[in-house]
Amino acid sequence: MARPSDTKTRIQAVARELFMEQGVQNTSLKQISDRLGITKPALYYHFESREALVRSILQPLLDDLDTFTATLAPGDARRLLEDCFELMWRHREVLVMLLHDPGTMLGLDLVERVWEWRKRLTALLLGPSPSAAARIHATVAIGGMSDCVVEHASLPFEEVRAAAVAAALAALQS
Amino acid sequence: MARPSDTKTRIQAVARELFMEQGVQNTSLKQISDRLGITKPALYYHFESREALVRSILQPLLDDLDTFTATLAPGDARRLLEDCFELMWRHREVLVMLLHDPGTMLGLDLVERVWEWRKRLTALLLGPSPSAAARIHATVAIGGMSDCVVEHASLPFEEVRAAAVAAALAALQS
DNA sequence: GTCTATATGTTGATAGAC
DNA sequence: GTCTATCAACATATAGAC
Repeated sequence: MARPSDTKTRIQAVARELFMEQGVQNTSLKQISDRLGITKPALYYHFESREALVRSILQPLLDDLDTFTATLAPGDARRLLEDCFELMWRHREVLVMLLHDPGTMLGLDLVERVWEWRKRLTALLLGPSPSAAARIHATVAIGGMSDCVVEHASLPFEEVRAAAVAAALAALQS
Repeated sequence: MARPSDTKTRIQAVARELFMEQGVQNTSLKQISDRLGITKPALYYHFESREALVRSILQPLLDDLDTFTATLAPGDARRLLEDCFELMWRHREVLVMLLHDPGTMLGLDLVERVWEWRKRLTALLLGPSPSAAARIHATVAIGGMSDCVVEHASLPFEEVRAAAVAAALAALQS
């Protein structure tokens, strides 16, 4: 009652682990229940379906992405890239999952939302009708930062953000 | 005889298509045989197993990666990044597949080879004991270029290379 | 080279006892 | 809340006819 957690939360924790290790599509409910020491039907008591379990893990990113896209406002490039980095850092575990198999994004409307997010971010960074070269620079900047979030996840947040944003800014303005 | 191609090559072509569309793990032999208008057992006449088919498609990248790693030599950063970009561009179809589900890399020694490749490239770019910031800059540079290869695959090679290498170089030296 | 038919295992999901 | 037992649908793979 006071604690909505217990088995349900532990299921999500173990699912996150396995999804990060081997991808979402590649993880079966049996693997999850085995690692937890329970059986498959017990999972179905807590989640209506496999998709519901996956969705419950992805939901925080979906919500955050919507909020971010809605409140995106013009500003200098450094500030935009910093905000972008912070969003990705917050959800770096889920981003590892999704980066590792985007097949999961189909069926959810995640593809559209991510595309909308990057479209608006790029527009604010580059202006209305950017050249092909400018769009490529933006890809290096944003794509490079997202790699940092995954590759240097064990370093302190401040340190990674400072260096990643500086490099992204340089790429953008080259 | 003169033509080692025919069904075997067509199988590989269709498999590449489907692997790129929906990922490797997520594609069944039935889907491949259906799209080709043959039956599943016919596939087994040409390939010993599902894994043999997958491996035959990944092999060119594996070989190229080994050659590249072995012949890596010191040079200026621009030249190293250009060579790196060209390797990724050559294999961009396979890279899309692998980026989309790295689960495929397990079992093959692809993970080790890619890691070795990036390690040696980073060492040549940054020197023997780079700072954390420098390694983050290199991640933005290399990771950003690999995103370009996937995201701007429909633009002309020269155009993408010029802009991507320029941005990567700026990120590296920021 | 390609087929039909089948063996064998795994998946997501459900029924019903405790 | 968790179990045993089971389902239908799908996977990879093989045997053997043509």
